[in-house]
Amino acid sequence: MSAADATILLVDDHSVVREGYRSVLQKQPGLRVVAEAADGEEAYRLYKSEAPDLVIMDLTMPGIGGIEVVRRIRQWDKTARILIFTMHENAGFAVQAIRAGARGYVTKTSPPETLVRAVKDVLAGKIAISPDIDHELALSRISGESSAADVLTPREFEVLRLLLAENTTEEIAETLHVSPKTVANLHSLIKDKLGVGSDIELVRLALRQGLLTEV
Amino acid sequence: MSAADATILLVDDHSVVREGYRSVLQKQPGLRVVAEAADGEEAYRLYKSEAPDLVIMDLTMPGIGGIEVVRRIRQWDKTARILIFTMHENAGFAVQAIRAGARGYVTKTSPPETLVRAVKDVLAGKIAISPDIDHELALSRISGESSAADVLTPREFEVLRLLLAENTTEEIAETLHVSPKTVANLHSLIKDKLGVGSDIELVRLALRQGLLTEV
DNA sequence: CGAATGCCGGGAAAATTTCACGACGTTGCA
DNA sequence: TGCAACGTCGTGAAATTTTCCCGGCATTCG
Repeated sequence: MSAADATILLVDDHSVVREGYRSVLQKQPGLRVVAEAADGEEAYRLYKSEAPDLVIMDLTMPGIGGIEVVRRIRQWDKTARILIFTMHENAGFAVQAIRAGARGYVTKTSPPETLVRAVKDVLAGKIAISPDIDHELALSRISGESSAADVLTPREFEVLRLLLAENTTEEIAETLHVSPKTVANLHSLIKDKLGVGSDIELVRLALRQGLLTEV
Repeated sequence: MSAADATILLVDDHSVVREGYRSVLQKQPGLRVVAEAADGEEAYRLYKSEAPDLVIMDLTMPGIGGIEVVRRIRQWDKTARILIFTMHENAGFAVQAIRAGARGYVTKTSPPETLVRAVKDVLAGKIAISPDIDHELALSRISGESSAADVLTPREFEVLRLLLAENTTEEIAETLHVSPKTVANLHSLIKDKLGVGSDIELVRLALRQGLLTEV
């Protein structure tokens, strides 16, 4: 409990889970949990008031999602250290999180040691990724499954987003001020680029890649 | 720690989460955690060897899912008391779990008191459901969203399952030994019955209703 | 200045979705 | 028993969507 302890902000909407983090981290000397938040807004607010050395945060939360919180915090403080700790064993989420400015990504299936290791690594300035996600990323390279964010042009990506949001072709056309025909063409092109044959596969690919969070 | 303590088996694939349960439950007199499992197989095996008074279990786990574990345990021991404790704030999952034989359904967003309350209720022979799920269930009645399991005939449900499993119309036709035309007709009828206009909406409805667990 | 790429949409063929209809067997009930 | 209701399967034809090929336009880059 010395003044030199690294201060930590815990963010998770499940109180029992925060209890778990806390229990694991307490056993480590040099770490001190100074605040907890149950949603994104609160996390952002607490970051500004507490200025912790490290944020450990879940991705799926009520209100604004984890990725967005990462962005906001990093915008407020370019040096913020944020470690994502989540259930999603999903390379797509990890890529998004790191790109948004997170410094680590650890899955909840990992043993406590992995979390502790990652906390120390991030505090030491390293980027920490749990082994299962490293493996996932390797697999996704090998399997050649196209990453939507990579192979699609901005316009195509936008259409995909709107499609997944349960809009009809006509609604999307109106939103984008183009002809329904163009949307249909893009829809077809998107499926082609992503290598899926049906809309059902398209949704499932989007789920795997973390493009679809809330149902 | 008296011999009369109620014995508990914890099942969750996230070790840090188990740590959280444990921490909360330890504070309650009369409860004793006697075993922990990280997946369904292990849970079933431990239930048989330990015969705990109560199982607290997550739904999403590697290998066999929580619902299936409930079924197996209840088949082995008709009086088994199983409390589902999960992140899914989803009435569909709750209905499935209770129908499979679970005695309670509590979401992880619930405060620790709710979990403790539910544990006691289930041990007392009651059915425990957390308030948010009660509310969800009420809403689903009001909104009139059709429950796939209710409005679909067995055959239709089977086709839906196969569609969601990323089969093409032809593959399904072959599997069921009917003409592709019939599958197409059923596909159309299913969307009609469930009140969705596109396959994308169909998948999302299936997700909400817990018909699609793994991606 | 080409060449490549993204964006927009028309036209037409191909495929699918939808609707109307009939047949058959089973169930349930009066 | 009879018969009405329902689930299942399939056909055919119309309506719609998907897909493919095309051209035009703007921007970027070497």
